[in-house]
Amino acid sequence: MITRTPLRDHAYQHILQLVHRGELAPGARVKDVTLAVQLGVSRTPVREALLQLAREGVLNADIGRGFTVRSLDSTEMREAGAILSALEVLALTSSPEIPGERLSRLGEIDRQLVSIRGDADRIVGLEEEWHHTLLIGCPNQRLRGMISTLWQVPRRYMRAYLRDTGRVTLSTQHHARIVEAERRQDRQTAASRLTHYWTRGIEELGSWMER
Amino acid sequence: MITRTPLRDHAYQHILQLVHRGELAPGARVKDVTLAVQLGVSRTPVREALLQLAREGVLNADIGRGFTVRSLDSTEMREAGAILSALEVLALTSSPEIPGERLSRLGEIDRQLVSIRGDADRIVGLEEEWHHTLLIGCPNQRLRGMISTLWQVPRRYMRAYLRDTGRVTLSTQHHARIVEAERRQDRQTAASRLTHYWTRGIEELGSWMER
DNA sequence: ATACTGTATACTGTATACAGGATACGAAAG
DNA sequence: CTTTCGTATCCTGTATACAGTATACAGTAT
Repeated sequence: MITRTPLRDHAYQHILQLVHRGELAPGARVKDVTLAVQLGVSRTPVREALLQLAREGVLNADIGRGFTVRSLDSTEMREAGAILSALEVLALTSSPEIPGERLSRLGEIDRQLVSIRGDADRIVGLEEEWHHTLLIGCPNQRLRGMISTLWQVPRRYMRAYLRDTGRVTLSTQHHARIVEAERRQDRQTAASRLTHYWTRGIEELGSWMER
Repeated sequence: MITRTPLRDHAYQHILQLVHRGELAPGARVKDVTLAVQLGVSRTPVREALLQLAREGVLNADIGRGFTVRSLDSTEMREAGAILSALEVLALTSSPEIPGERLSRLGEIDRQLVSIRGDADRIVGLEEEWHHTLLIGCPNQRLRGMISTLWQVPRRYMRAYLRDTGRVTLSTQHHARIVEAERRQDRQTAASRLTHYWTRGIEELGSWMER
């Protein structure tokens, strides 16, 4: 079975990369024709990707004025964070028991997290992978999709925070406590600790941004 | 201040209407050129709308084979319902106190709901309006947006259910109980009743569909 | 009669063309 | 020197054109 993928998907990934790497800085205008040339395609699939990114909150779409990279602001981060928190908790509570093997993988990711020094991209990547691993067993596919999409918001903020403060990690102690509760099959406690993780994290990022 | 709106927004609304009214039945192919003619615009804005609806789960997009109206299935309804439940509860708990005037409006909507007989469209419309009114004070804009978007899923199922069973209403007793708790400023109870509303509603729709 | 293959048609995905509005720059006036 | 108005350019949103793939139909062979 050969699979075709629409050009808009390539474009989508490409633009996302540019935003993550900071090559498209917050506030910058995003010109579809430039991207189309970069990718060697026409404006059409590029615009389709841009429209999607705008809907997801990565870009702003001002009518007649095209697309810009959405600036970081604490309100948005707090809004998205609150939602993500609720959704991840829902995903956790509606998951079947997490197998020991997966719990070990979570520990492994945490060990990598503490061993890394100073690479914000990699830290955020591992952070996200940790959450993804925690929730991969959730049978609600739509929920998992929404969570992945929403992660695009905190990702940007976490990166900026780590870069700016030079902090090495966000949350390994929280991670460990969640895994610990899961190991005891205490789902209730694990969920409340996951909530706590987000509450603390959002607060930390928020106060830094508002400084 | 005059406001332009992109043609894709008109197209979006139009297509949604067609799906709601059943003029585009589940499983039916959606040909962009047909819609474009209907609306008197070109394929481009129509396709933009279709792409968005596909992302939201109203349509399926099969590569090279265009768009079809997504069929109703209980799994999807349960998935979306669980998410919506969590998000509405979050919206409620993060709202400031609901003013008495708004509570009265909720009562008014309920009164309309019981007075109507047999118009599924209108019932679902009022049902949605009730929720919208309840949560309109929520300061988290992104959350409110996500809730509106997600409502597109249960809307279709509720309509089908009401049509098929000939039932007159879904939930006025639940509504009343939620408002009652709110009147006492007992947010905690109101939230748990909202959860209960969704749990029951999803179960009712689910078992009907799986019958 | 049924199944298969080839061809014609339709439709999708992508590219390009076009028109109107927004931005930038410069000239003129205060 | 600063500000305002006008003009030229650029860019966006939309329309149209094109190429390749999927579908439908008909003719032929079993």
